[in-house]
Amino acid sequence: MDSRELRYFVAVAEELNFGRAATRLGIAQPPLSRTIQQLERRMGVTLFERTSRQVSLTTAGEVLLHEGRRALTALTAAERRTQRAGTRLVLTMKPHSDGGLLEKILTEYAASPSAVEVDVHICGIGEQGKLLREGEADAALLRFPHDDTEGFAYEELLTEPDAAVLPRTHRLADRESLTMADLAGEQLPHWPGNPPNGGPLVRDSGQLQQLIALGRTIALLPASTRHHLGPELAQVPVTDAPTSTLAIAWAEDSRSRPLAAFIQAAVQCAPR
Amino acid sequence: MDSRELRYFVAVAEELNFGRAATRLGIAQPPLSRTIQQLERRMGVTLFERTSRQVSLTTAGEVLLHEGRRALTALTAAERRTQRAGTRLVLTMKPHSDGGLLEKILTEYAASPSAVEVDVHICGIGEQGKLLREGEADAALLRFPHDDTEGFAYEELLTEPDAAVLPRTHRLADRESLTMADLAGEQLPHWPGNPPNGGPLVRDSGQLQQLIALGRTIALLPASTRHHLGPELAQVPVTDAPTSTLAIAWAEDSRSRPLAAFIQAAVQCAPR
DNA sequence: CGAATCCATACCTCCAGAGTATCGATTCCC
DNA sequence: GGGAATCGATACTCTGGAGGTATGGATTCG
Repeated sequence: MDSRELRYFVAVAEELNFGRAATRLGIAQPPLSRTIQQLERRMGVTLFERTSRQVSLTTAGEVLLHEGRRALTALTAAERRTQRAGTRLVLTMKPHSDGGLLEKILTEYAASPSAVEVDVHICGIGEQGKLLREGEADAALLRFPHDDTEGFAYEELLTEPDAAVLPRTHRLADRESLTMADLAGEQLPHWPGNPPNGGPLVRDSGQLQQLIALGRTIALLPASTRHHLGPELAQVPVTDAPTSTLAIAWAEDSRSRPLAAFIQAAVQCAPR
Repeated sequence: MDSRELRYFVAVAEELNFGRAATRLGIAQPPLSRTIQQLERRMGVTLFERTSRQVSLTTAGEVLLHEGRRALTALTAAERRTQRAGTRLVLTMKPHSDGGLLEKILTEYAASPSAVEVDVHICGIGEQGKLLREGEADAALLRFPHDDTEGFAYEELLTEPDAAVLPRTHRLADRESLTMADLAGEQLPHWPGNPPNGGPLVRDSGQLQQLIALGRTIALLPASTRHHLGPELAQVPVTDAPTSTLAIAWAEDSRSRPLAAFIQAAVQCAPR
C-alpha cells in the first residue's frame, strides 16, 4: 500500500465526507473518490458504506483507520528523527517534573563523547506520549503511575512520595506533616484524561499554582516540586501519600548513539 | 515522505549497493539513484556516504533505517489486518504452549456474538512477536519471561511451574520429584536468541522431543506440556523450578470487536 | 595501463494522478 | 409534490514524474 492512498483514506474516514476531505487534502473530489475506489479494489475489501447522502466506515475501514493512523505517525516520526539525527536531541517533560535531576543530567551528558545539543521541550500535561510517538521528541521524562507509557521503553530514575501543596493561608499550611485523612474534604484538581471529580480542570502547572493560590483547589505533587513553588504556596509532607516514580522513556526502536548516551547519563544521575 | 521512497531507501541501506538494490526492487539502477537523491534533497539530510566504489550509511541514514523499517512493517500490518477484518482472526502460538487452555478458549469464543473464524497458526520459537508486528497474526499466546513482548499489550492467563522432561530411560525418570540441584549436571538445550550454552540448538518442539528421546539434552518445560509428550518421554515435577506465565498478547493499537471478544474469552477461561 | 565496477547524468517514454464538467441519486423544504 | 441543494461517481483531458536506455566519470584491481 502506498502512504499517499492511506493519507487520503484517513482524511475521508475522519471527515466521512469526500468533498470536505478533498478540500482538507488540497485536491479535488473526483481524484479522491477514484483513489479510494482503487485502494479498495487493490486490497479486495470495501472500506466505506456509501449512499449518495452519507458515508460510513465498514468494519474493515475501522481497522484500517486505527492501524493506518499508527503507521502514518510512525512514518512522520521516522522522518523527523532522521532530520535531526546526530545534531540535536529533544527531551520533553512537564514543567517542574524533573525531580531536580535535569541540570545534573544535562551536565553529565554534555561530558559524553557523543553528546549533541539538547533541546528541552516543556509540554502540557499528558503530551509526552504524543510527542514521542510523532517523533517530535527523542526522550521524555514522565511519571508512573500518572503518565501513560504504552509502547515505550523506559528506565526508572527515582521514586518519591507526593506532598500536599496548599495556599500559605490554608488552615493546614503550617502543620509539620499531614496524613491523607487530613485531606479528605479538600478539593483536588481534575487532571485531563481522568474522570471528572468536581475539581477545576488543570492543563498546565502555572494554571494549577494559580488555582491553589486562589484557594480553589489543593494538589498532591511529587515532593521535589518544592523547589519551584511561589511564595504564596506551601508544601507539607503527607506521611501516607502515594509515591510516584520518575522515569526516562523513549520510542522503543529509536536508539541512536546520542540517545543511548543520554539515557545512560540520566540513569547515572539517578540516586541509587 | 512517500512509502515508495522509504522502501527504496531501505533496499539500498540493506544492500549498500545501488545496482543490487535496484535488481531486488525490480527496477533499473538510475531511477533508484535519482529517487534517493530526491529523498535526501526533500529531507535536507544526506543518508549515504558514497564514493564511486562503495556506499555507507550516515548517522541520519542509520536512524532512518531503523525507524523506517518499523514504519513499513506497521504499514503492511495495517494492510493485512484490514484484509481479514471481520472475517477471520489469526492466533499464533508455539506448539503445545497453550497451557491446555486452547480448546476451552476456542469454544468459549465461538459462543460470543461477534465471533469469527479463528485460524490457529503454529509458529516456530520466538516468532510470535514478528508475526504480530507484521500483521500476520492478531493475537499470540506467549510466555513470560521467555518470550519478548516489547510493544504489545497483554493479559496474563495462568502461571505454572516448569517440570523436567527426560527420556523414559533416564536415571531420574522414575523419581517422584526433583530439585534444580538434581539437574545441575544435565545438558540443557540452546534456545535461539539466548547465548550458546553448549547444548544443541532447538528450533521447534518436535526437534526438542527427538533430541530428548535420543538422550542429547533434557528440558525444563511448563508442566502443562505433559499432555503432549510421546511415550518415550517422561515428565517429573521439579519442586523449586522457576515458573512461567502464559499470556495472550496483541498489537496495542489493534482492538477490533472480534479481537476484543477473543481476548475476553481467553481471560474468562483462565483459572483465577 | 586496460578492464571492471559502480554511481551519476542526459534524455526519452508513458502512465497515473490531478483537474474540469457533468450525471445521478437522495434529501430537504417551501 | 417539485425544485433546489447536497454529495458521490463517471467521462474526459492534461501533465508531472517514475521508469527505461545509453553513457559518462571515478575508483580499484590485476
